[in-house]
This record gives sequence, C-alpha cells and structure tokens, in this order.
Amino acid sequence: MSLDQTDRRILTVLQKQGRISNAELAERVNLSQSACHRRVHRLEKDGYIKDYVALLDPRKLNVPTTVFVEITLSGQADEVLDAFEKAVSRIPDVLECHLMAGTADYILKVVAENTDDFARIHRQHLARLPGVAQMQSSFALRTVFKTTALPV
Amino acid sequence: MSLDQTDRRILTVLQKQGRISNAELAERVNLSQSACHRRVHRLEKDGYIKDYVALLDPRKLNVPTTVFVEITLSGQADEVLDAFEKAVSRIPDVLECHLMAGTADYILKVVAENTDDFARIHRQHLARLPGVAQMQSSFALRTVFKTTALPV
DNA sequence: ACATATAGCGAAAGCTCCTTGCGCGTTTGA
DNA sequence: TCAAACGCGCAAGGAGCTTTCGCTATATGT
Repeated sequence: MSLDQTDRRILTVLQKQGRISNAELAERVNLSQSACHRRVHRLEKDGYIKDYVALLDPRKLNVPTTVFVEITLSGQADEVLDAFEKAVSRIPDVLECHLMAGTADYILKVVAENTDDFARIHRQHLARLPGVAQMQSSFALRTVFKTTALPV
Repeated sequence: MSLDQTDRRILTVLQKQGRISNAELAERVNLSQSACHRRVHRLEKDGYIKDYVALLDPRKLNVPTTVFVEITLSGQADEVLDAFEKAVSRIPDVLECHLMAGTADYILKVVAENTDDFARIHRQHLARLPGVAQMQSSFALRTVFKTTALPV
C-alpha cells in the first residue's frame, strides 16, 4: 500500500497546517470533501499520520537554549542500555534520544532556560544517569531553523 | 504577561493533542468554553503557540534514518555564515540546523531513507555547501524517543 | 468480455462547535 | 473605600463542518 501524488499533497499540507478543516484541505488538493475525508482517514488509520500537535515557541516558554549531549556508556550490555534509556526518557528537558553508531553511544537533545539552568539539569538528572562513562555537552548559540516536516 | 497554571495546562494538552476541540479542552482544564477559548486565542495571538501540525511517521515515509552532521566552516565572516545558512535551508532532507559553540560550527539533523540515500544527499547537497572546511557525519542506529513537547 | 474492487463526486442531514454578549464576582490600585 | 479592570460562567445563535449514502467511472484481473 503506497502513496500517490494526492496523498503526498495532503501530507504536505497537514505537516504545515495540522488544524485545517477537511473542507479547506479538500479544496487545496482538488478533491471532493468525501474523497479527501476518506484519504485522511486512511492515512491516520495506516499510521502515516501519527499525531496532531501544537508547536510552542521555545523563547516564549523560557527554554531558548538547545544543548546536544554526547554520551558514552561504560558497557554495551542490554541491561545497561535499557536502564539508561529508561532513566533518560523520564527527564522532561530531554526532547530526543538517539542510539548512535561511532564514537558516542547516545546523543541527547536537551532544552534549557540558559547555561545555569543546564547546569541544574546536568546535576539533577544527567549526572545521575546509570552506566555513563563519559559525557560531552555542546551548546547551540542559535537555532538557524527547525522543522517537523519530513520530505514527502 | 505571563502564564498561570491554567495556561500551562492548556499548553500541555495542546502539545499532545493539537486537534482537540475547544469544548473538550475546556472540560480537560476545568474551564467554561468561553473562558478556554479566550485563553487559547490569547496564547496564539501572543505567540506562545506557533503552529498546529501533523506529525508523520518517518518509517512509513521511508526516512527512518537520522544522521547528525557536524560542520566546520573555513571562516567566521558573516557573509560566509549567511551563504552557508541560506544554502542549507534549501535542503529538504535537513530538518534542523544549529549554530554551535565549541569545536564544530554547525550541527545539522538530516533524515534519509538509508545509508545509500544519505550518500546521495551528501553528494548532491551537503558536499556543495559553500564555505565548508570539514564535515563529520554520525548515524543514529535507533531513535530511542523523540518529542516536540517542551517542558512547561 | 465481464465481474469486482477502487475511488471519485454530489448532496444532505444532523450535529457539534465556535463565537459573542451579558452579568457577576474578585482583584488591583488609586 | 471605591472604581476600574479582569476573568469567569452561562446561554444561545448560527455557521460550518463532518460523515454518510447512492451513483458513476475507471482500473484490475480472471
């Protein structure tokens, strides 16, 4: 089951305007309301669309600072990884966690109010993560751009 | 102008369910529809809520691979940075671009179908970026978790 | 060629939801 | 202490939307 051009247009629009009405979406992709509705429904049911969310402004919410944290664990045993992942997933300031190939084992994307606040997060959460051998934090000076829209 | 507890509850809900109706949201945060509506409107107008979007499944869309690319430029002059940022912002496979403190100048988050596809992106786009002195790509083996929800 | 499945359009019913206005209580600040 | 500002709940109108149904056309495959 794959996507035709119309499906892709629908996804392209929804990736930018998740709250658009079916009526307007139909118009935008040149379909009748009913046909458009069926397609969107299918895209949701089949898992192409995972969620509809509101994106907030990090500055307004006082977390303008992004920090990438590279972490090396002390071992590669499954229990070590599991424990680490479980613990890290409970930290609300960590937005992403990726298991990496190469030097570092994990990369985290963390948001903070400022460097002091990151120090708090570090002390309070990161420093307490289990199985960590090494940790290196890199601060972003400025986010040039950021999108949730995948290429479709 | 700041946020009280109710505003935060509203934002918390909308960060997870961006398409919830005002009626249901009002119920969830224990407000009348009118009061809730007024608050959401204000949060949008004041820029706390930037956008409503649909989040798609990277696997379903055939971009299951995330790559972090660290880039060092050949110089720090404004024109070099501007030219680089302008060029990189036109690559649809690049979802994020951060100007960094420390060793590397920039970190990009790139999505690809697989390593071969990343090779194409590299050859076709990344290798052609202006002012690049050095580039190091790190592949994610697995995304442990990922959220767009800021801590509020 | 024919049956089946797929996907489209149009229309309409019904309903939910947005939006607004008003009066009330509480807080703010002069 | 009193007036103004702010925020809430209630109620209701009316718009706009979702969702379904029947019919048609095109593609699939036997």
